[in-house]
Amino acid sequence: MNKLLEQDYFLRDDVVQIARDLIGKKLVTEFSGQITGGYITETEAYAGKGDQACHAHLGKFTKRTKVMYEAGGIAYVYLCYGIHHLFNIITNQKDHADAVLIRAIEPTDGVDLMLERRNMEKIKKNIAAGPGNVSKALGITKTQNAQSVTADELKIVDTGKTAHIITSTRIGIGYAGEDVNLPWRFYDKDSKFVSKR
DNA sequence: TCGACGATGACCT
DNA sequence: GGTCATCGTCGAA
Repeated sequence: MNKLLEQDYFLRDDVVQIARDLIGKKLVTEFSGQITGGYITETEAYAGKGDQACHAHLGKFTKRTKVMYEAGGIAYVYLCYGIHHLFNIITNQKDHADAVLIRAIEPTDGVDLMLERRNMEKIKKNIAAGPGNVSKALGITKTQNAQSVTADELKIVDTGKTAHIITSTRIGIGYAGEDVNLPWRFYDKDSKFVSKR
């Protein structure tokens, strides 16, 4: 089974459920015919206006966050620490500003190109572990911000693969008050290609 | 305009 | 465990 996820999949209203369900799906990028991709092994859910960890908390609307308020099924890419591009998928209907952060993948397609992008000799478990590394390995930059994740350069594919999913708290959101404790991080227990901590 | 800082990662001891 | 690179964004002035 090899099924391209359509926009309907991302328009559903439970971002936590979507984040969990994306574990084991395949994320694929294609630039100038060059394909790279792999199984999603780690995600986090960010639940719009009510979530203190979310950039759209309390409806915050800026030049950067405006893309979050679009209807689900598009990418939200932003620069963190001036160095790392973090890749999110917007979910839910327009104006909800929910998002799923992709934190790690297990490479399957275009491994040589990913090695080149990461300046690595051979494949290691951290080749695409951690959100900054995912974007670097897949060649994702701010150019992909607001772009569809159901066509052209960005696609998510359901291959029928199942995963043993572990739930934990989100990473790097110390500013989020009590919401740091929400169990909104998911990862595949059986994969080595996840970020640590 | 200006200054502070971040949903990180690599390299150091 | 600690340091630091590096710059766009945002809120204050």
